[in-house]
Order: sequence, then C-alpha cells, then structure tokens
Amino acid sequence: MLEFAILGLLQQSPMHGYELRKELAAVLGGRRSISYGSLYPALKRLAGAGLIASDEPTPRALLPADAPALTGRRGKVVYTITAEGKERFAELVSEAGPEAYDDEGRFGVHLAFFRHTAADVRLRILEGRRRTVERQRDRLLESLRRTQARLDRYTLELQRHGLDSVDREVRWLTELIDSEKDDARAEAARARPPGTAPPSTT
Amino acid sequence: MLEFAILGLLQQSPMHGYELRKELAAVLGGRRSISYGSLYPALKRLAGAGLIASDEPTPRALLPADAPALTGRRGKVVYTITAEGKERFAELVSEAGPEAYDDEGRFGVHLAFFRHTAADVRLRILEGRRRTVERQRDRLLESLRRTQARLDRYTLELQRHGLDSVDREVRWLTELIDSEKDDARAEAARARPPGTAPPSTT
DNA sequence: GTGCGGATGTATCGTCCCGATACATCGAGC
DNA sequence: GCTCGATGTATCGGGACGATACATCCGCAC
Repeated sequence: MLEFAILGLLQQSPMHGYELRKELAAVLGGRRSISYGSLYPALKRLAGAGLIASDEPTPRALLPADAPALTGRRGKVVYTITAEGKERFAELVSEAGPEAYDDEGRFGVHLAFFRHTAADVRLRILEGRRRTVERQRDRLLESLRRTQARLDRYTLELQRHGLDSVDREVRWLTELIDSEKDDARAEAARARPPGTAPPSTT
Repeated sequence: MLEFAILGLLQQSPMHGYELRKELAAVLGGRRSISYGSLYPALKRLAGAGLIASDEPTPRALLPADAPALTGRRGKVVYTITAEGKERFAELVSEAGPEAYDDEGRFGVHLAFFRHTAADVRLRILEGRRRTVERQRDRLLESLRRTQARLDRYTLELQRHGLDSVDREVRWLTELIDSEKDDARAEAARARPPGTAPPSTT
C-alpha cells in the first residue's frame, strides 16, 4: 500500500522523504499518518527493486578547507520514479479486485489516484468498496441485534456511532457511483451521433 | 491495546481463543477485527507475565484403547484471568492520559469498559479524545484550505468525507460528555441536602 | 449414507508497520 | 544569545497482519 502511494506521488514530481511523508498524510485523508519507520524501509525496498532511484546530491562537495572532518552531514536525498516504477504504478492503478477496496487504506490510495485510472476500473472499485462496507454494516447490525439487551450504554453508543459512520460511507460511495455513471452516460452521448438510442443501464 | 481488551473480556468470564476473537471484534466496533496472528502471541505474552492462566483440559484423557496413536488432537484451551491480571486491568482502566485516547483502538477499548471506570476518569478520557479529534479536524481543514485549488474531484471528495466523519465524531463525543456531566450533576444533587447551592460548572 | 461446506478451534511464519529515538540544520521570536 | 519548532535522514525493537496449516463437528443436500 505504501509502495503504491509513494509511486503515485513520485509520478507527479521527485521528492525527498520529508515531503513524501506530508503528502502521504494528505492523501491518506489526514486522519492517519505514516511514520518514518515505515517510509524509509519502503523507499529502500522500492529502490532495491529498481522502481525508484535515490538521488543523493552534494555529499559535502566543494567544501572550504576547514570542513568539520567527516561529521555525519547527511545531504537531502531526492527520490525519482524510474521507467519500471511507472510501469508498476500503471499495473497497480488498474487492479480492480478485492485488494483494491477491501482495505481502507488501499482504497484511499486508489481513490487519490483515480485521475490515472480508467473509468470502468473506477466504477468497479467504487462498487466493490460499497459491497465491502455494506457487508461490514450487515455484520454490525446482526451483532447489535443479537446482543443489544445485555450491552451497557457506552458499548451501545459505540456501536451506534460505528453504524452511523458505516451508513454515511455507503451513502457517500453511492453518490460517487451515481456521478460516475452520469459521466459515463454523458461521455457515451458525446461519442454517439445525435438521435441514436442510448444503451440500457445495466 | 490488545492485552487490555483481552483482560477486560476475561474479567467477565473465561474464554478460549475463538470466542475471544469474536468478542474482540464486537468490542472494537465491528469495523476492524483482530487476527489470530495477533491474538495468540498476545495470549502467550499475558500468560508469560502471569496475568492470565491457560487451562488446557482433556489432553486426550479417558480414551478407548484404539485411540489414534498421537495425532495432534489439540484440546480446547480456556484462558482465565489471574489476581495479578485483575490488578493490571484496574490500572489500565484508570489511566486517563493521552495513551487512553490518542489511539482510536485504545480509546474504543476504554469506552467498552467504561462501566469499570470511575466517573471523573471517564470524563477526562472523553474530553481528551475530543481534543485529539478536534486537532485532527483542524489539521485537515488547514491542509484543505491550502491545497484546495490544485486538488482533483476525487481527492477533494475524500477529504470532504474525512472531514465530515471527524465532525460527526466531535459531535458524538460532545453528546457523551454532556450526558456524563448531567449524570454527575444528578449524582451531586442526590448527595446534597435539598436547598443547598449547587457547585459552579467549571 | 455420504460427502461437502462452514463454523469451531489452535497455532506459526514472514512481512510490514509503528513509536521511540538519535542526530543534524535552520529560521523565528524572545 | 538561546530556545523552540520546522525540516531532514535514519534505525531498532516490538507488535500486528495476512496467509496458511491442521483438525473436529454439525447440518444439509444428493
């Protein structure tokens, strides 16, 4: 997931770790952020796989003679996506199976890069996510139905809030899906000569 | 966090792993569940620390003579909380610092066992959680304000939904806090002789 | 009556992720 | 002149997760 997000961000422009972390936090929706303990190993893995290149500039070049021996003096490391990295990103961006929507974080990353995703894949991911969240809601409802009586106020309140948030997510996804379908219809109408019958909405 | 939840559940009654996992999922709000890859190591840690005892019954006792050699035949393992475990749980339940509310999961567990928590600690945890979530909201708003222009529809939509969910959580917490304060007032009124002046609401 | 799927049940392994921590620089404000 | 917070790179230990393996029992369909 992290790898995916990193490739997506580096696709836009080269960055170093610090920027990457901030952009990542924005992409992830702001609620949960990524730690350096995840970021740097991920960058290493990506570099090892040849998907990104680390550009380590000014390793203390053109120094005055009184340079402090060899203190750490780490230079900024700029990461750039490679051609293989772009290929890999294209692959990841067009995956439409459960791995694209079952995990919340992963789904968020897909959504963040939807502008690089084909329209039909977008729709499948959104609908898949909706199914996943609906199943969560059903499980929650079921569990609430069975245990409601012997729950105290706080647990009940927690479940209620969870249920509410799931409901809202389903509604949100439905709006997105509807708007996607509208776009698709408009697109089809644009490509079709006027007066022709529109295809049925399956 | 897991340890905390396990102790809380075993406080109510002894269980084996499978039950524990299901109850855990309910406690966690139903959205994210715990895997065995987390559960069993946690149980081992707790047993190692003497906070729970594993009761491994019927290790193939009273078998007919034609018992199948020594096939695996694992017996059910029932876990029981020990006296030290109860002490530890009491400690955990009364912690009111950031560790109680900064992490969502941890906060959820605290809430789930609020009936074992003193009223003043409850209030401090709820208010701490609200501050944490409000800070998340502020960061999100700030980031939205700065980047709004150059964001595409999907990213924007994701942020909007995130913001909405944060807002809802703040409102929910406020309701809980108000209701806690009402309870506290009622309690104080009950303990106070009629006609005495109520304490000021700080 | 038999077989098959799904719930119950215990457990491990590799991989990834996180929090804490260390180190280093630089601009702003006190 | 000094401290505080942002910028910046990096590691380490511990913990969580997904995948996987294995075993039992029950009900339902064929």
